This record gives sequence, structure tokens and C-alpha cells, in this order.
Amino acid sequence: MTTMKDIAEKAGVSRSTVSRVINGHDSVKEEKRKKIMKIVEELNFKPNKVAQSLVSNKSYLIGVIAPNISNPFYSEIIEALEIEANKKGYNIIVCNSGGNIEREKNYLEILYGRQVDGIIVIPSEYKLPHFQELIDNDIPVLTLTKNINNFDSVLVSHQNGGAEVARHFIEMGHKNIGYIGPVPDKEGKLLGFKNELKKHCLEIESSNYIESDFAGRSASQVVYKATTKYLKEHDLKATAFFVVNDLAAFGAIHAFSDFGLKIPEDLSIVGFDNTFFAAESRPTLSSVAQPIEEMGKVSIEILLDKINNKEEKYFTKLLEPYLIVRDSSRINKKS
Amino acid sequence: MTTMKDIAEKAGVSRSTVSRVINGHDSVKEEKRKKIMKIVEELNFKPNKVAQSLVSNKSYLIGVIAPNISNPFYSEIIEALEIEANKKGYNIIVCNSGGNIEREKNYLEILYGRQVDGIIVIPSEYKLPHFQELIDNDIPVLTLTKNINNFDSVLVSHQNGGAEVARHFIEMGHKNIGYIGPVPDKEGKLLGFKNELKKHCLEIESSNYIESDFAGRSASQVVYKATTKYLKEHDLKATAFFVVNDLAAFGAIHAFSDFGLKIPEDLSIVGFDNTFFAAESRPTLSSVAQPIEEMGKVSIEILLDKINNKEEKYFTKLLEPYLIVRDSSRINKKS
DNA sequence: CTGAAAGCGCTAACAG
DNA sequence: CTGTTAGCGCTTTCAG
Repeated sequence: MTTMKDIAEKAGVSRSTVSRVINGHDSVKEEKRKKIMKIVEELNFKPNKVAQSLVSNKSYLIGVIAPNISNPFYSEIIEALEIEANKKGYNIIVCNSGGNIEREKNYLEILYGRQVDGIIVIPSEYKLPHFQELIDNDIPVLTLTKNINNFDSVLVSHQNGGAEVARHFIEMGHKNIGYIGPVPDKEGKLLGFKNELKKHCLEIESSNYIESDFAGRSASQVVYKATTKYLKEHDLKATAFFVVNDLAAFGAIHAFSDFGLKIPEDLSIVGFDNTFFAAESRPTLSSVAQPIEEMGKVSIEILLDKINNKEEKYFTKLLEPYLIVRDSSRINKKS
Repeated sequence: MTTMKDIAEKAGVSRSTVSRVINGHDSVKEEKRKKIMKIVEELNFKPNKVAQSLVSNKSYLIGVIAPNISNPFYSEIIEALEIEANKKGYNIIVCNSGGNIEREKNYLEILYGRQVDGIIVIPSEYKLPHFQELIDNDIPVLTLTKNINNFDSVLVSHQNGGAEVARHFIEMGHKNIGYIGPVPDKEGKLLGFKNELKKHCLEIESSNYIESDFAGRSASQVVYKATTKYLKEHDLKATAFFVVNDLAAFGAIHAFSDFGLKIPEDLSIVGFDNTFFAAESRPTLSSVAQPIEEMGKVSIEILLDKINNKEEKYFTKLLEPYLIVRDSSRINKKS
């Protein structure tokens, strides 16, 4: 490995001088500058970032902890974070917590030992045990998608997302509206949905709930079963369903189809998250999109602000989702 | 930040002794050991990995460069890599090249400067300019999914994947078989497919090719158009199509459906990659799966072998894909 | 404008 | 068993 010492010796100057030209510091006599740069090129010298970190106490590294990288939603967020971090001269260390709170804690300690400049966590649950220690330890931690205690956080208003779906259904002339997913939902989609309906003097009749769990990869099958069961036991009255997320929505759509119902002719469906396949499925799925790029951008901005300006105050940045209407809800009941 | 010095002073011992107990070295008198550990706990001391790296010349960091993290296929690979690396005590720095060869080069230099112990690249193209410099610079580089010059690589036999699809079609009694995708395809799926057909005295008639590009997010739409155009201009004779990847397969399926053809009653379809949604679409899509976990595991193993044992020889590890049969090809033409 | 010297936090001989 | 010393590669005063 070639070091500054090598360069210095070859150029007949001191290490400090090499350091100065590498970092564009001060004024170094043009002649020496050129000579040094030439040797740097020749030997393809890159300053050792580890040594730089040690002295500057800055690693230009950001730790990112997510429940699982392969989940399309998280991987899109990570991509957004990486792109934004890279623009600012940072790299990211990605950690897969597997939704396990112990591993989250473990990764935090690892990242702490690695002297990362900041950490972005997409928490698995609404708590982050042992995080306080780290906070006390002067390293900025930002939670993304979930708000926890006194941590800075970047959130998306699921309530407003739900409200937008309600408005959409109302505009399309639906009167008898349902919901598929867990009740209550932790994020508040259902609450926002119901509140907005109420403003328009509508409500979800109790028989229009299809309660179902929705987490993980099997969401679609779980919801398929729940929906099928529902259809056998109830007379379907609703003409539109809001479903807690896209994957669950696919499960529901398949159940409805297999029961002989047509989407959107008989039934409108709207999902949440606007995952990749919403635009690829048949029918294409209307869905509430989270502003992923913005989430990445804002998160990095806030974190860097904390890092560089030692901002003391807590941020809770609330971003707005937006509904993307596709075929699954494109029938106007008024007409 | 609390350092070894703090611990040492508080315990009334030297830094070396602290270092020894932290690293489980040598024998330290039990009494001192306990005293030191107690203080370590109290102060929540974690050794500074940056300083450790500087002296040991090992960072326990692996760089991963991928075309785009948010692509489900790549994100699954990254997850597999992360999990495997973590088991071995390594963390990964994830870099998004955006399929841009300049950025790939740029990231390589950054990673080099960061003293990562090794780099895994999922290359965008079949070349890696300027990588040779790095190789010369003693840092192990492994290419994943694509084989390049003299680099170590972990590959999946697309040829064998194609062959497996051919055997499947033959078993199902298809005689008139087609292919949708680029001709020739770089990875060799088509070649393997044709060769296997030939073994069984079958071939793809020239009118059974639907040539189409397939890369990127719009693959599905591009293939939809190509397929629709094909259907208008040709009499469909094939009863089964092998499609270059899943996304393209969805595009083709939609085109066929819109044309009034039923899958699999009229036409069997098999895709490639076994992406998440193959199991979620209707009909569910038969697809050739790449052994992603194994890819992650093997890649990390080979890389660590290079790192730790300074292995000189080149590896080219070829892994086998496997066909997953789902509804889209579950009709037996013999019957 | 430039070199010498000290030090970032940790490890590894080398004595004792 | 344990302390002293030197040094990893780089930056940063401080003189000159």
C-alpha cells in the first residue's frame, strides 16, 4: 500500500506538504504541488480514510438499519438514502435486523464502535431499547417511518393517506365502503380513512370490515383466506375496499376474482405503498404512494444537520403520501 | 467518547492490559480482569474500530456495488450477502452504481480508500475498466452474476436454466415452442434452451421468436408492445413460450390475455428469476429461480478465503438454477 | 511557504 | 502476569 510517506520521500518533501496538497490546503509552491500530484497519479495514491477518520474523528459513514433489505419498500428507501448520502460524500453501512429487536440493538453497538457519524433506523417496533445509551453517547440517531420517544424522526402521514383514499371513493360515488386489514392499524390509515368518511357523513358499517393480519411475505395468502371466508359468510354490500397494503390488496383481489367478482366493475380496490407491482398487476392497482425519494433526502439532510451543526432540537418531519389512481378503482358509481 | 486510556486510568492499569482483556488475550490476573470489565460495562466502552483497523490493517468491511439496490433481484442478493457477512463479523458498505460504469469505477476508488477488506461487484456490463489497478493493489474483488476477465466470480448457469425449461416444455408435451426476449441473449439462457430442445429433436421455428429488449423497469411494457405487434402480424403456432425474465413474462402474459388467449389453457409461459411477484400474479408464474442465498453464501466464503488465506488462484464458481413450476405452465399437452 | 513534532485510539513486541 | 515503547497513516499546530 502506498502511503503519504512514500509520496513525500519520492518528492523530497515532508509528509505535511503532501497532506496539504492532497487536501487543497494553504498555498504550496506551484512547482512542488505539481511534482507531488504527478507522483500521486503515478502511484495511484488514495489517502487512507481510516487514518483520516482516526485523527478527524469523522468517518463519513452512516449506518442504516432496516428490518429486511429485500422488502421492496425498504430497498427503495435504502436506495434513496444511499443516493442522497453519496451526494454529500458519505457512504452507508447497511444492516438487516430481520425485524428482531435484539439484532437492532446489536447492530447499533457495532455501528457505534465503527464510529459512524450517524444512524438511520427503520424500526421494527415502536420501541428502541437501549438506544438511549447511544444518544447519550453523542451519536445522532434518526428513526424513519416510525416515531419513537425522543428520537428525531421522518414520518409519512398514514392518516392523510387514508383520508385521500376516502375522498377518492366518495368522488367516485361509493356509499357503501369497506376496509381490509388489521383493526385498529398502528399507523393510523384506518383512522384517517374513517375520519374523512365521517366528514362526508359516511361510515364503515361493521359488516364491511374484513379483519386480517397483513405483515410479511405471506400477507397476500393470509388476506386471501380471510377474504374468501368473509365472502362465504356475508352478503357483500360494499362497493369499494381500502386495503392496508398492496400485498394484502393482491390477496383480496384474487379472492374476489375467484369468487366471480370483477375489479373494478363490481368492486373498487385501493392499496397502500405503491409497490413496484401495483403497476404490473392486472388490473393495475390504485395505491397510496409514500414519497420515498423525499424520505431519503429529508432523512439525510436532517441527520447531517445534526452531525455538522450539533443541532439540539428534535425534529419530527411529517411527509405527505399521495394517491395514484389505477384501474382497480377506476369505475365511477355515479355514472 | 470513552477510550482505553480512561478505562486504564480508572482501573489503575496500563492500556495494554485493558487491550488484553478486551481482546481476550493472554492471561490477565482474574482480579484485574474483573475490575476492568466492570468499568468497561459501567462506561459502556466499545473499542474504537477505526483505531483497530489502522493498526491491524483490517477493516472487517466489505464493499458491495450493485446496479440498483431497489431492483428486487439485487436487493435479495444484497440481503443474502449482508446476512452471511454479518455471521463472519463483517459489515457491508452498499453502493448503488445506477448501472453506470463511471460510477462503478468511482465507487471502487472510494472503497479502496476506505480500506475495505474486499469488494463484491454486480457489474452492469461485461467489463470493469480500471479494475485491474485495484487488483494490483492487493484488494480482492469478486464479480457476482457476470464473469469478467481474470476476476474471481460467482455465476449462475443460465444455460442450464434454459435447458431445464426446455425439458419441462417437452415433458408437458409441447412441440411448437417459442422464445420471447433478446436474440441472442448475453447470459446464454436461449442457447441452453435451444440446445436441450435439439437433443430432443425439436427447434424453435423462426416465426416463434418474439424479439424484444427486456432491461429495466419498463421491460414489461416494452414486451407487451412487442407481443401485441407479433400477434397482429403472425398466426400464433407455439403452445409454449420461454421468456427472458419475469417482468418481461408479465408483459407478455398481459398481451396474450388482452388478445383473448388464456394462460395456461392456450399457452404456457415460463419466466426467469423467480422474482417475488411470480407467486403473487394471476396466473402464478412458472420461473427459473436463481439460488440467491447460495450466491450470497458462496460469494462471501470465496472472498474471505481470498482475504484471509491470500489465495492466489482464480475461482469461477458456477451455481445451478432450478425451475419452479406454477400455474402458467401447468397444462399437459399430451393429455 | 514548509518541516518537525505531537497525537488520534489501539495493538504488539519486548522487557521485566 | 503487566508496563513501556513504538508505530499504524494522517493532520495539525508551531516554528522558522
